[in-house]
Amino acid sequence: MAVTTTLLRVAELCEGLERTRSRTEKIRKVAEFLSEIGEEEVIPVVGMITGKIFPSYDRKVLDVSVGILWDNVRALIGSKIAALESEPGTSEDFPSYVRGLLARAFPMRQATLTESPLSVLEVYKLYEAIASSRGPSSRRKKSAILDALLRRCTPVEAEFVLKNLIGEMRIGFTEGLMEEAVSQAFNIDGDLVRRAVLVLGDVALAGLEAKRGGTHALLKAKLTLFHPVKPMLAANANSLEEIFTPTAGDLMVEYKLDGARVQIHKDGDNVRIFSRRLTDITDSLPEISKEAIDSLKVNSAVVEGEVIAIGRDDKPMPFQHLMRRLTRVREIEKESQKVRMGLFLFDALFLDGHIMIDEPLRTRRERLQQVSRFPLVTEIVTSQLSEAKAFFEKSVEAGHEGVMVKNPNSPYTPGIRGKQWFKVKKTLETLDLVIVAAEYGYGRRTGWLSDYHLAAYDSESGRFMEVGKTFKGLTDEEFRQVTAILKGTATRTDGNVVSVQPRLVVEVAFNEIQKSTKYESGMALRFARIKRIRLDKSPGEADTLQRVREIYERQFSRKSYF
DNA sequence: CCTGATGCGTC
DNA sequence: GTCGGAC
DNA sequence: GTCCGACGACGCATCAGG
Repeated sequence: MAVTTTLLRVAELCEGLERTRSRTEKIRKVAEFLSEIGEEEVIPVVGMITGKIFPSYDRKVLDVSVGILWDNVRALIGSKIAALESEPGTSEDFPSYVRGLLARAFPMRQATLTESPLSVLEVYKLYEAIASSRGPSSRRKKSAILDALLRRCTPVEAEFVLKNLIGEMRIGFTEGLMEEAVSQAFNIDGDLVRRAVLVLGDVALAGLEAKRGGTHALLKAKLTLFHPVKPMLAANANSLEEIFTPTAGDLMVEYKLDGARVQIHKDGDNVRIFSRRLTDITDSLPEISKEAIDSLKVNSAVVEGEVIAIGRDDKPMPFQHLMRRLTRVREIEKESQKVRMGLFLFDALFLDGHIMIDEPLRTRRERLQQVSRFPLVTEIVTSQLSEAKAFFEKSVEAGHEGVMVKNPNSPYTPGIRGKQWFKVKKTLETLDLVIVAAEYGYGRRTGWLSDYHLAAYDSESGRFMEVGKTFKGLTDEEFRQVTAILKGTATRTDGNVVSVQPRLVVEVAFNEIQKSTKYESGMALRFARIKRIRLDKSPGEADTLQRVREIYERQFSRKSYF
């Protein structure tokens, strides 16, 4: 029996989820919903709830975001509302703001009065049409589709559609809980669902298989060549001490390279390379795909590794240089002369017809060593903290990020009892920087100045020069405190950006200093986060731009310029 | 043909 | 990627 | 312990518009 689910029902479900705090309760609601809808509605509904419209194996992208959407809304409402003059700004996020606008612009339009209610499938087809529209004047086409869609929406539906399109549902329900919901909806063991998601590459597809064939179908889900699998993830550790406990036994410690994770599938002369989020980047890395034909000495393989940029002096190059190659599709030959890519493997998921993911890491690694002419990531196996520490130092000396620590007995899947892989990154000195501007936050940060422009005093120009922004590191209480302080020293407001007098000093941690064209200072902090507020320090006591530059230059004692 | 704005995907 | 908060 | 949503910098591709 065919089921037709309306868009409104999903939108209302999601509103319910937003109001529900208990995860268990959220999962129950979604599970019930999934069991009621039609098979062909599973992928659309899962996508709409999680805010990831197209599954990862699907190469479609919407190429639409707030910029274009706002143009559409403006055209839709036109001159009906004076409030339109003020763009969505400081207090509300875009979708809910639009909902309010629509409700005021078209007070007569109610859910019950629409001609024919929008169905999930119908709307999903429009999303697909938006994605498949490309080339000259494609933006106009996308806008036309959007316009037609929004005109048929009630305010509630419009808000939901906009959330879908910008991919930020903010209802506290993404992939993790969706796996639970699939498990509950179709009465399938949770571990089996998680495993199927890993192998199938997406929770929506796992949900569809589950609805179609239950446990039986998911048991059949197997790693298949050229279907990328979700990579195993690592937990953060602050120190090696945390991991090397007296009972831990032998652990595998690897260099952690600052590159991009790749999964390489090979069958004879056919090679495809997938990124961490499972997009196909084969075309950007032709030298690696060619080399893999011979350097993987098996007919068929799925292996994982890290690609990094390597300088002429064989030292690793800063991450920025790798990025020049990663998504490039034009002038690859030319760029490959400038940036040499190095592939270092660390795992094997499939070799010569054999699925390896249930084998212990130790075995996978041994087999990988046997079949690969590509170098493997440098590694030791030890139970001794002191040895691990020395190895960590060696890694950092060689210009790398730190180490990965892995349980050599672990299969390739997130373990039931906690994580099997850890990353330990080197820690850098911190900088005391001055906040010179701030931006209002969204969602749970609404009403707070929560994103801070960080600057260092430049003695040459006599000005504070920005070297990055951060929104990380403060507790809710501290956000309130800092918001109050900054409001007190505000000098002017420009859109969402509030300039303040350069008074408040914060201690900032970061992982690297990058060369920047965006900032006049020419430098930007990577992964900046606030360690603490330094009310005890005056701006005069903060670090200078000259010191920032010193640290930037020092990075190249271990890394390569060219 | 060039430039700037926008969106995406890597970390 | 990193962080704090909520479960 | 786990999940989620706050948002960072960068470089590339693509499109709009001159």
